[in-house]
Amino acid sequence: MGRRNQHSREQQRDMAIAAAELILVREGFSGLSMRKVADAIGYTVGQLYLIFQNQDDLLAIINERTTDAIYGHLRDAIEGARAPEVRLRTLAAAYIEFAQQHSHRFRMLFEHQLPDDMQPRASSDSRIRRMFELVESCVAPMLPQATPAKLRLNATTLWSGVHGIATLAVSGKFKWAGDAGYRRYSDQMINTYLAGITAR
Amino acid sequence: MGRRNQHSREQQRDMAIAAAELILVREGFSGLSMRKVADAIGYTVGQLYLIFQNQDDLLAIINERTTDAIYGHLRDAIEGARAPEVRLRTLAAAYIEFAQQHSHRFRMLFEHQLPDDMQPRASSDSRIRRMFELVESCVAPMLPQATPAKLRLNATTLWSGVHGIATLAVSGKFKWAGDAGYRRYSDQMINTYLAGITAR
DNA sequence: GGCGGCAAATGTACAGCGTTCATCAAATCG
DNA sequence: CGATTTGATGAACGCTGTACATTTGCCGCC
Repeated sequence: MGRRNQHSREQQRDMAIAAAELILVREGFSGLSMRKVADAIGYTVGQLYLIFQNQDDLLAIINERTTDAIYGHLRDAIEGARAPEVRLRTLAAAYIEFAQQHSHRFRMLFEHQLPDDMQPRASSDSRIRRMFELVESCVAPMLPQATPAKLRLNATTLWSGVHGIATLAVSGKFKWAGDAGYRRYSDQMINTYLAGITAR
Repeated sequence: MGRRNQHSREQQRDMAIAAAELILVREGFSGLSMRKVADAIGYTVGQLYLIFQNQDDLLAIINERTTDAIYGHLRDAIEGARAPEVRLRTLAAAYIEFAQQHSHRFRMLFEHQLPDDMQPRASSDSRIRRMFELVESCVAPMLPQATPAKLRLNATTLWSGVHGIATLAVSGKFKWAGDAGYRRYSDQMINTYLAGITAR
């Protein structure tokens, strides 16, 4: 059949993204294919290529949404906390919690790489910046009289550490914590690092 | 043709592994296929399945070798260093250096996951343990009178942090450091974390 | 020495993948 | 109503992992 106009192009886009995210959650990165997405929304594969440039394009869009989801999750988590140390511990715990609860989305965010001949989407950089600025804003009260460069260095380093815990928690390579005892490690990271900062 | 006996099964295995690692280094995880490996060693695809259980089996073997390579690289790096802090900084820098110089191998080590119905190879756990024990042995002098549990907690947390930096350095998602300035972050991580430890 | 049997290696086949494109059907315009 | 544009399709190409029937070579036995 030709045009049915049952769904606008925008609607098709939204449907495809939603379907793709569902498949991603259920079957993981490697189980997500263009054909499955097309089937799920009742269109053919070819149509997907009139909506998205290619598969990498679709994956990049999903990754942007994951970044937003993480940001929202972090913002919500620290809403109630006032004390800087508590805010940071909460922030770290929320990040790791997200990684565990949405492991497939989290993994794809960091495992998928655009081919060299494809430039990243316009807004993707600023979204990541925004997340790091959230961290900086929580670290800032701990370093009242630090230069912006020092603040940046500390926030980036500390958050890389938290990210490392999240990564290992989700990689499945290490069963060190056995169960969901990652909170111990994130607390240990935050507490010790902050102690190291204030001990100067 | 049937048997040529030109290469023993062991030889074929070694050739296949070497060829696969070469392809991995050159083309990355997604560019590594059984057919390319078979072509590279002058055999057919079917023959590979008489040597390896399946592709996951081959990838798991390569990942074991990568783990060994990391361990060797770390051991060599700290050979000259005596002071605990220096040893730890060197260790961290060596880890990140490996990740950058062998990014494809490093990435596959953490991105590849065995399917649920496949049990991990016997020795894979102990190899990872060995690497963490190396870290513990460097942290130990900093915590003379800590319980083994405390020591373990600190070594794991600290190393997760270093791993996070390596992961981000290789992910290509963040160009924060721009060039190869990751040493700043690993030094910052080690220095601050150690300062936090001794400040108790 | 010829021959049967065994083992090694091959080639083919299948289902699924990303991607492209000629083709067709439906809606809009003259 | 007929022509044109446009939405959507389905087939095709080359690639992937994996399985398996088939063929090829070697070794021991009569």
